[in-house]
Amino acid sequence: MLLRDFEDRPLCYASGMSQVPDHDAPSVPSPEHVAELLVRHGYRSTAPRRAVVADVLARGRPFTAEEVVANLRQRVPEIGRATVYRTLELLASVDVLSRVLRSDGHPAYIAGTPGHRHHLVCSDCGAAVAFSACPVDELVRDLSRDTRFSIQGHLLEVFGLCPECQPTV
Amino acid sequence: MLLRDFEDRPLCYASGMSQVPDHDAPSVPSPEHVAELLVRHGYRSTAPRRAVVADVLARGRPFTAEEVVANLRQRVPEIGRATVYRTLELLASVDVLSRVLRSDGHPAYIAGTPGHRHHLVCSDCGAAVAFSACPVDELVRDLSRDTRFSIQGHLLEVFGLCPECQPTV
DNA sequence: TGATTATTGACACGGTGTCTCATCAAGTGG
DNA sequence: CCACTTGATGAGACACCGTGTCAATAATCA
Ligand SMILES: [Mn+2]
Ligand SMILES: [Mn+2]
Ligand SMILES: [Zn+2]
Ligand SMILES: [Zn+2]
Repeated sequence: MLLRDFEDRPLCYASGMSQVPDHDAPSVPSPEHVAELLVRHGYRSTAPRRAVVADVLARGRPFTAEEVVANLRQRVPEIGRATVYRTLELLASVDVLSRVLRSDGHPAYIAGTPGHRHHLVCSDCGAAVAFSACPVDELVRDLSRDTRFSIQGHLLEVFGLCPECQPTV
Repeated sequence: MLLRDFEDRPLCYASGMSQVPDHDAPSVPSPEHVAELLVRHGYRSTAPRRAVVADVLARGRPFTAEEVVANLRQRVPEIGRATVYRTLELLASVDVLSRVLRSDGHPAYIAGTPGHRHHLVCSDCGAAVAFSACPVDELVRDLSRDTRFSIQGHLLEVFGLCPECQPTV
């Protein structure tokens, strides 16, 4: 599929700087905007891709590829599983989706959190809150000095129980 | 297998406090010590488990379960795949192994880094350095205040190229 | 030693991500 | 508006991984 320089990145990889303030609006782009974005990147705007985009932008919490497949097949039974997987990776590569890890270790996607973000993910219902305050950057300085590694990126997820999922005391 | 209160933890989960100084010696325990540790935890010391322990303690970098299976089967062809998987989880539950994520997202184990640690993992050769300076704890305070999540733990891995794997400039 | 019971290993199973390849359609230029 | 080119699709097979089952086995202990 020609996913330029994206395949070999680690899952949930975050690199580069960003000092965006926290708690911004979800800022989910419109389907039309995403379609245009794909074209701008040299990809084609196809019916299956538009179907995936429409499905994905409507979601407010992390979802797996298989969930998208199952949901899409109710409306578009002939859509291919591989196409969904490919499109999700494509959307991640253009920053429409970002990859997160669920607390069980299974990978998932979440819409609308571009840039250098991390996620606080509910271990129970999967709800996620993005945050941009990343405490790793200064650690990286010390690590590269002490270990002589050249540091490429990092993976940070925080797990907990969202207010709705906490047992009532 | 009765892995008490361990199964449902997220992979590469780290919780609890620790202010151990960095750069300590690997402190890999001896096979005998591990055997005794298992007994002390109420598990049996069996031949397959001792074989896994011997294999695992000799390794200086992260390894996957399948790598252990393949390597062990050269000497002990009859060892079961499930037994290796079970023993690795068992060893992780008693802190002889810790789980790390490789930069490709695949889970692996590494010996001899008990307590609250994270790892700097080489994207190329897989070599890992543990560090205990965890910058997440103070972030967690702000997150739980702002989001009302009750935070359970976090996952942090740093990726880079170790000195040997860096392209010569 | 014999009873008890955790552990083993063979096997099958489900889920997941990848790959191939023939077919199709989006985009382009005439 | 119509080919043509080439990326994209979807069917299917496949490999890999982790798990569950269960009868057989072996570790522990009275
Ligand atoms: Mn970060
Ligand atoms: Mn930590
Ligand atoms: Zn929740
Ligand atoms: Zn290396």
